[in-house]
Amino acid sequence: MELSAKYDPRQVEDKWYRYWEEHKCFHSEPDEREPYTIVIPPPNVTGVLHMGHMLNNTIQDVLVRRARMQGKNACWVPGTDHASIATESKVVKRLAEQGIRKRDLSREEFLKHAWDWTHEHGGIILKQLRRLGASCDWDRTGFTMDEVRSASVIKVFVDLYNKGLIYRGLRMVNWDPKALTALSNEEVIYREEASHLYNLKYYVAPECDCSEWDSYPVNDPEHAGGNVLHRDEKGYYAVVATTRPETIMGDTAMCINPKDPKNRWLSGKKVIVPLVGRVIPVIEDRYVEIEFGTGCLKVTPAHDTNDYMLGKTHNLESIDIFNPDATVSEQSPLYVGMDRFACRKQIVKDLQAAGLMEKVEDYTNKVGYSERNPDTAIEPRLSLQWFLKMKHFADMALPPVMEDRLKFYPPKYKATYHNWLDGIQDWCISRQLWWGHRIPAYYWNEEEFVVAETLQEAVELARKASGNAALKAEDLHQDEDALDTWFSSWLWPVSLFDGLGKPGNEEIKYYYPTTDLVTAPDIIFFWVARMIMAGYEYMGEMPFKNVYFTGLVRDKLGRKMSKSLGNSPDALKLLDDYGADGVRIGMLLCTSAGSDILFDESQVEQGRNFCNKIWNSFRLLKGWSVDEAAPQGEAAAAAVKWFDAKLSRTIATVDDHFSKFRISDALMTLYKFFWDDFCAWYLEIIKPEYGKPIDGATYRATLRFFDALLKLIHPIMPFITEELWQGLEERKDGETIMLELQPKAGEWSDEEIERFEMALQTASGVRGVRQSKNISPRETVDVLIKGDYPKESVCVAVKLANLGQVQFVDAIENPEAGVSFLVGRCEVFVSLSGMIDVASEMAKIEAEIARYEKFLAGVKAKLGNERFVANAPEAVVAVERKKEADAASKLESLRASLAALKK
RNA sequence: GGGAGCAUAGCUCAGUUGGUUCAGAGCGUCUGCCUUACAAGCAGAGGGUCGGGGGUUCGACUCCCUCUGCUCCCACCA
Repeated sequence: MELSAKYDPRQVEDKWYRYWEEHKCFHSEPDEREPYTIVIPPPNVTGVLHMGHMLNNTIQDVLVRRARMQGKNACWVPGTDHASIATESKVVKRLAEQGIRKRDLSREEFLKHAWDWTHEHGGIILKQLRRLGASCDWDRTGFTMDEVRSASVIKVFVDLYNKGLIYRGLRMVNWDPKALTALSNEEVIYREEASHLYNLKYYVAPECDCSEWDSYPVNDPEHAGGNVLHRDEKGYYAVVATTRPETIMGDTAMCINPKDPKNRWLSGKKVIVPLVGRVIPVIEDRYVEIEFGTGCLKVTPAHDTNDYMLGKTHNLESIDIFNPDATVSEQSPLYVGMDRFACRKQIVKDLQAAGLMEKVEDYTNKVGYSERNPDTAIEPRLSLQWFLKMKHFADMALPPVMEDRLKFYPPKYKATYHNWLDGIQDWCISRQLWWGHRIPAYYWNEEEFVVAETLQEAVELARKASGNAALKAEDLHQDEDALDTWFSSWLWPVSLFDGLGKPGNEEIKYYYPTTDLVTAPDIIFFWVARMIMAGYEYMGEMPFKNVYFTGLVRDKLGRKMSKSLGNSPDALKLLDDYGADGVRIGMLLCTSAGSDILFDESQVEQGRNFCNKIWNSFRLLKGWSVDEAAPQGEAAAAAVKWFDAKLSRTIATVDDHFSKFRISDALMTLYKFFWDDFCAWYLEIIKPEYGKPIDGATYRATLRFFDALLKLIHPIMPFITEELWQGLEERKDGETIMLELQPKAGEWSDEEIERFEMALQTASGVRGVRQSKNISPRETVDVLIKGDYPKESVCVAVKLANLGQVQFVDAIENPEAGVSFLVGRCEVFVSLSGMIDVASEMAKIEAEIARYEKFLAGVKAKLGNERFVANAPEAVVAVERKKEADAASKLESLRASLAALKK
């Protein structure tokens, strides 16, 4: 095979991905092996791959590939989400571009457009995941609105309704006036906004007598028993602060705190809504903050959640002055048909013109926006919706997480989870949308309905419920609303294996509970918590054993990646430019669970460079000719032994990292092992002289190492490892590294590894001396070594550092004739025959001595401390004694060198 | 207002039950190299009193308190 000097991913990636797919390498069927299952967090069906997906799916693929290579039956189930609101608004937008309005279409017509859109754009993201190397079982691809998943959703709705957990009711909900639908609390995001606090005058109604206050000055609590009076030529008035003056048309009361001395005088009075002229009562409730504004609150029960509560408590009328699209409704006496924000501008002008605005202050408040429609401010709105009672679910879902039976990585999210479940409110599951699962409730009049999986069942139930035996299907009308998208997603780990349609089927029994879930913490409430709930409700068992939370991908300045900032790299371009393996490394390099990753293209570059390094090491060993008859050199034999031990130790380290989901640590361990230990040391040691063959024993050992390295790295970098593994020796069709087993750690001795590595340190030290003394690497240098040095591996240092004579001595006779450095407890002396500057050498040694003296003093002080010796564990004391001995011996040798130099 | 978390080399981060052979890694920087696998490379070097202060302890980057700065989540002050 012809090998270029650089790795070219384009020659490799498609080829092997197709190979894997053709040989069904990703497919899983239940068998006797231990299952390893991941269900993908389904991306929006019409979405495109972004950095978040790349991070998330790279991690999943690493875990899946590794499990597969550990002999488990790995199954990664892909799929997409119908994303009700997001998709519907995209479709509405596209239709609008074609001049079609949604309201002019029937439900069926609209759904046809939506399906067209889905078929057109759907699955693009799944294709893009293939570019990343994702080893999903594509035969199992699910969609939240396909037949099985839809049937599951409907079945669950009916079941929960029959259990009394789903109810329909008139509630204040979060309303999206653009998408014209209700949203759950979780779908509303609050943003701080620079706004104004308008102080409006609400005059006391003429029928109320305020004359008792006439003799007191205004704005002066000293003279009116704490009351703060407002009075002008038109009479007495209250000052009400509001950020939303346009809602005054819906005011049905003004509220003061009964304990508020400033406003006592308003108790029992009535006031007039400015401009509107409506007379409303002054009510009293402790809800009102005395210190906020003037302590007077306008109450608009139809347009504010708190006002709604007040309205209920005080039996107030509720006037809904907005249409669903947030234009002013016929209910309002003024501004009918105007948009809410236009209305605000106008009413402010009008209030000012009428002298009803006392003042306008700058104010920062929080405004809710739709998560999916971020430009649209949410309007609290009273409407008839469907809700799921959550307490039952929260009670089930909390303990397994808190007791670590279902583990969160990192565990800090347990607290978040706990918090949310503690204060959980009922889940508004109905949406006034068409794209989604239609609520299976069937009405025979405005009020009365039955809930059933099919129309036929509904007819039967309705006959009984209505007492009308002649009721026919045509007499029933299905609820117009669709279900919240998350009401289908929460079933995902169950519904993907059809655990609801065919309870107890072989697949659900085998694959459930799934093993790991990899997702972002921002959907812990939306999705993770609810899957746990549904899992326990329908399977009696957790849906996954571990949840790994990734962080958000941010740019290198720490900003969130967003379209408007334009700081998000094009995922596909990155794949084109750097190759999938390079990108995967780039994503993984600085990923620790739960913390955000600051992405910078240089990381991907590093990944690409690593590919190149691997590639070139392969070129090197494929370029060798082998002489089976040649004896194995001493250095090569030692290197092989060392590398074998180091390989075992590395495998154990990597296993440990993975067991704790420390993926970037695992990656870094392998990166350094490959780059430093394998390439920089091992290959340099065994490398034959140019043009000469390598001996058979070393060559075979090296192939074995390379094979192990490729396998270890494969889960992280699937493409290049497959390409090289295939080139390592003849392979049969269908053979693939991805179905090989991971190498296992054997026995090793840390002590042996360390002794061998003294030779490496020796080589480094000599190279350092060469550099500082300007001695060419081609020129041999002689060394003297003092101390307990591993003589068997000194040949390694000889080769790596181009040493001439090596002598083991008891003392360095002429220290002025060279430079020495320490390797462990040994002194290595490089003979330089007078090439050195005695003074600077002495200074160096003196610095070393000072360092060790300080160190030794610390250790001695510790050992001299009776309380330490008495209290510290024996092992710790022993370590200290060893340190003492080591330092003392080093000092001794340093002082000897110094003394010799002084001569 | 409540809760969680973070502050360690220029940058991004490790540091698991407190023990100065753990003050580390990667990247970047500097110096020298086109050495016959790789300049997307090789070799070598410098760099931090672990945010400030106090405490517990024989001993703290590691535990406690406090201050400062930052991040995130939750919550009905209009």
